Amino acid sequence: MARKAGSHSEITGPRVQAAAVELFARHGYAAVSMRQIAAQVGVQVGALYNYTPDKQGLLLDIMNRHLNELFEAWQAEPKPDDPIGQLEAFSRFHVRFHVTRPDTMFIAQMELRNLTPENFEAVEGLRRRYEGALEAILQEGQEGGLFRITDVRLATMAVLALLTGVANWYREGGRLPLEEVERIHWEMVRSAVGAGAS
Amino acid sequence: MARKAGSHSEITGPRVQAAAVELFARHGYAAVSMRQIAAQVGVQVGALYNYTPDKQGLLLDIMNRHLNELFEAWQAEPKPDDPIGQLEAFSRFHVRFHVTRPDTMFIAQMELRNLTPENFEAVEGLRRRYEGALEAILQEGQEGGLFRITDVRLATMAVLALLTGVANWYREGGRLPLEEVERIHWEMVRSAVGAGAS
DNA sequence: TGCATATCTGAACAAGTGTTCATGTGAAAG
DNA sequence: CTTTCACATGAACACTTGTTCAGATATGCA
Repeated sequence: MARKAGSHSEITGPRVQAAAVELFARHGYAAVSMRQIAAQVGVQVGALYNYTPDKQGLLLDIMNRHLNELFEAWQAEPKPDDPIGQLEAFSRFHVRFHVTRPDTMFIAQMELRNLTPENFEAVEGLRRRYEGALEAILQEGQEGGLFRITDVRLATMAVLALLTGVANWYREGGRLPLEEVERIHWEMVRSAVGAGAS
Repeated sequence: MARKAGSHSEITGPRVQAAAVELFARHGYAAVSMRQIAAQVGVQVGALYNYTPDKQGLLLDIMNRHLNELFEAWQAEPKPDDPIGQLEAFSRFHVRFHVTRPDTMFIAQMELRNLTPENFEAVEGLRRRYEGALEAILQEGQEGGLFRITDVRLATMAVLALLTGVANWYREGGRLPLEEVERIHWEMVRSAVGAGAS
């Protein structure tokens, strides 16, 4: 097929996405206008509609991409066989992933309620699939007597909350290096689920 | 002074606040219009301005009230002398408070970026004061050799994230009674900071 | 060179935004 | 009963919203 005539879309398309991510993350979906996005790209409003059917489409794309990348990156992650090792891998991965993508992570966390019901359903499914990966680790470790967890479901939510919280304050080049932040979070998670030192 | 002539404000005022809380929590500050709030109260838009100088004032009031009530309720809470007991008191208090006020808690967490800079400064100050209360407990327990914390600042954020997360899924009349939810969270916090069983 | 067409502009649309204010209304005070 | 004024109405203000589209532009191909 090759490139079509007069095509800029492979340049402008990503820039539209990037502008949407930055502005949605900073001001929130509802507070950002299509005109602001267009201005950030350096284009008129109408041009945006070559790259998205509507404003909602921008948000849906961002969320879908974020959650798919999250899940696929986790699947690609090298994982030990034992639940403790897996939990360490998960903890470190989750911290690292979110710290390096604060914008899309923020959007995925905050803008769920701005999705239309059917879009919400789809995105929520992706989120739960990832959550399920953690829950399975905790479940297996609990059954194998490696963890001391009172309630696996609740522990899943708590661990996720603890790990996700890091994105709210971590800044690159801050007081602590990423490796240290990873390690400390893993230590806290390990303690919280009652796993002995590795 | 007594009540003034033709006064409904002591009825309508709180209803405006309540409507704002409910709608902001459900749809987000930026997505809610003054007309929606007025409709929920059963009044015309203009009437709202008898109770707030502007839309921003509604948000500021909600946040100020939430954070002041949070801090004052914590101060009024009975607290043991030892850091471990204090951390348990804090954990249980924080869970209980947020689970019983999911709406204002949600707003206080999500809508910080919709405050004007000077309002943000004020509200952020209140938030930090509360955060400081937890940090002081962790610091004291760490210095007394009761906790095993690698980094007090990071641990403060992590504990707060873990405990605040509960409001995102807990529903009254759900699978677990509140007392159980409190207890499990306290156990996880205790483990995470390396405090022995009480 | 000129054709085809992907991409962008610029203007327009109807609807919705926060806020203001002259006017109306009804309950309490005298 | 009359006066007073807190409170509410309803319309208007200037502006912004998401979206559409006819027409201009500019790029790659023949």
